[in-house]
Amino acid sequence: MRQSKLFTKTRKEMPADEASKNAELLIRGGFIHKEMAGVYTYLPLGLRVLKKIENIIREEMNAIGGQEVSMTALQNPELWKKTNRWSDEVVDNWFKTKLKNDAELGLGFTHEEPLVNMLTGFISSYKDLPLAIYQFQTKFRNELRAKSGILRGREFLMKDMYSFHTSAEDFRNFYEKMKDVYKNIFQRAGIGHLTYMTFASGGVFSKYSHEFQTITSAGEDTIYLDEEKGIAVNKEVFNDEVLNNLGLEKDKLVEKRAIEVGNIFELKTRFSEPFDLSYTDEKGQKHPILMGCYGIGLGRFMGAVIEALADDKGIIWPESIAPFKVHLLALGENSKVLQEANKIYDALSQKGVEVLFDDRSEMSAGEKFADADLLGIPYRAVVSERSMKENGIELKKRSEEKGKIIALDELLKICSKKFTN
RNA sequence: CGGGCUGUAGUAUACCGGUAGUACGUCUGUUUUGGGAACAGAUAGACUGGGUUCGAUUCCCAGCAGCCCGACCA
Repeated sequence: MRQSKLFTKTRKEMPADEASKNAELLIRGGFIHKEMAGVYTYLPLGLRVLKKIENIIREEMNAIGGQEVSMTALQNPELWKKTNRWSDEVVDNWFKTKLKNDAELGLGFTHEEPLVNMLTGFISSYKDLPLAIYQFQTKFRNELRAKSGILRGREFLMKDMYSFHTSAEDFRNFYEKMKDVYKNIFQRAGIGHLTYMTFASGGVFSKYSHEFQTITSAGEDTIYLDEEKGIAVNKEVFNDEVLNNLGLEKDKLVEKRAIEVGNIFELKTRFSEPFDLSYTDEKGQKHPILMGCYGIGLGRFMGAVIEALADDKGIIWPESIAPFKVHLLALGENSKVLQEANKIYDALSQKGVEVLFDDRSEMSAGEKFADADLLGIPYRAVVSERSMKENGIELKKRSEEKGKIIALDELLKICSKKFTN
């Protein structure tokens, strides 16, 4: 994409109404636009990142046998009354609205009820199970306090998967596999080395739930991390009994701030029973279906990456989720430089390399460099009189200080390579 | 939801009970071009409503909005 055609512009100043690093950098870079507190529009650059994250998750969900759906945001109150989750006393973050005839509707903050209700029309035999269904869908949560940019919004895209099983053993197997799937996702997205499975409160039905916490000082949660074992305990369940249970030693744990980027937990029959979602076994006996639930907030994911990896100049995207792989800068107004840069842009594009081409005129080198640092695209390729004198292109990684002059062939080779993280 | 802070242009601010000034940004043009360039011109503002007052951006009240701390986060 030619940067001169990109309708968004970078900004030099901090937004006045944001304090968090993720929001500041995303707004300055033109990745997102703040609509109101906790509500953000995704602009072309931001959407590209979001879609990359989405695709990594989708591939992993499909790999474990998930079937993708897309459920509605509008919610029928009757379904939620069945599980006692319609009342504002029970669920305090509903957005509710009304039809013209005054009938109440909700805007979904999660989707267990409608999904389970729908499945009663499809699932009735042990032969139909196990089953895993997922979606990427906008959730609405009427947070009392939206905060930290896109880390905690009122409207956000979430991947939610629900699994359905005949037995506790089958559930357990799937659940264990899901832990690995989640680890893969964070690994592939470039924050695997900072993300730890964390034991957290399991609610009414199971001892623990598992959160995936990315270490960063901007985190909302406090966790106690055993770096050797690579697992952590959330402060909310941090006590001697739990440590004993998990075989952790108190003096080996380090206190860290972290962002919960994903969580998985057991639902047992909490939802299948009220809706009579059940299966008939080989002997003709009817049983309620066992469920699990697996969430990842995509916006929060994106924000966490920034909080964890950015430096004082701007964002540093991991290759796998960067909006573009290469940021090609043409410096100066020299027509030979522009010609050469255009040639390189075409060559990269033909190879299918995602490249943002800073072909903007009347812009100083310093401004282009500053913008490149802000946008955080993994590779910066500079074409200038200087680089042309050396018969090459200056390639520099965003994460590194120094670049080097390389030939076009080599650039094409490097940029066509699969992700390195 | 409890507590705190704040609302003057895109950003940072100034003055003032007599209708708002500066800097940066942004836009246009000219000259520049390896780490946010120079000059010229232009653009753009008192959160909303009510009260006091001859007169309110300024004082008072209410609302709204934003940020922060806490609580909450299935």
